[in-house]
Amino acid sequence: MLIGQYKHTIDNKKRLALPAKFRGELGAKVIVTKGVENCLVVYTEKEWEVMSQKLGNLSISQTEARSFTRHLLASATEVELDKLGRILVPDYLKEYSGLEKNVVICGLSNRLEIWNETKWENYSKNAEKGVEEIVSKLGPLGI
Amino acid sequence: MLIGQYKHTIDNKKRLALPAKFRGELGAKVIVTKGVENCLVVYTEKEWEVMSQKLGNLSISQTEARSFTRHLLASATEVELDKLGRILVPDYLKEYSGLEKNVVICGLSNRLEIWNETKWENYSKNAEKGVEEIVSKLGPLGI
DNA sequence: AGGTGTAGTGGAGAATTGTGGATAAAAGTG
DNA sequence: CACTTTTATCCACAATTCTCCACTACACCT
Repeated sequence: MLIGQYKHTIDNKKRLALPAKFRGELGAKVIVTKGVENCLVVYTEKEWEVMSQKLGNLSISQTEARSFTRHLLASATEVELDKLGRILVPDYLKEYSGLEKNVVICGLSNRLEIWNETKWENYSKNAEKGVEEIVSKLGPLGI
Repeated sequence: MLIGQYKHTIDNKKRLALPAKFRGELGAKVIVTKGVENCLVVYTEKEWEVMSQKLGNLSISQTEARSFTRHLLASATEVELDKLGRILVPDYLKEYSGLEKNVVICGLSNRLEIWNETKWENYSKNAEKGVEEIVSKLGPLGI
């Protein structure tokens, strides 16, 4: 189960260490692509299969679906983890997501997300407000 | 059945001993995440399964649902109990809940809650006042 | 009351993780 | 073809984390 959040840094060679806790599940090779809200998404090879299957099933006649698929597929890249569990973040992904030295890596059960640290802080601060609201409607975590 | 409240301390290595009474039910691994009113919540693996299942059913295409699941999953963390039944509280959770040295652990039947001691005192003091009111509302429900 | 056992707290050494740098290979350029 | 620049692999350090063990206090039992 990929959950939790970790603060890591991208060094000046664009290398980013993935949290050690996740490495077992991730395997030696992962797929990195653009996500929503300007973050990056990391899938295991297996999860990527599932995702791309689903994308393939979207009706390509719909312009929206098409642009979404293009967004994900065209910007996806396979990256190998080096011996120390680091990945290399390509320039175009780094640029897209505005990643600087400090990033946050979030486990989201079937995937990881990589955020610029300050962006994540802003986002989660806002999200927190909404969550309290939703939770209070759903009942204290009984959902 | 997880009931009762206990005062424990977090040492300077962020370790927190869970009450011995609960250990049998909790197992060797638990999930800790953010709760309402700035407390932390501890689930057994089993209870967490149920939770995350429900979360998985939410559509990720909707912004609200997305931010909700992201918030809950990213804030959660799997932690193993050490040989003495202690868990490690990650920085971001410690910060969120304002936990200092002294904390209160409450059993809430299917989950635990962890509170900053003084926050708990204030909260339960206020809650006490409201109890009479609530009870009178529950009366007609046969409770 | 005294002894025994369990629970909670604290600390020290060992192992792992994250980060940075150095060296070797590859690719692009004049 | 030589040279520069980029990319990849390898190694080393430092800091954090983990594991194990010791101590104290309270509670229970005889």
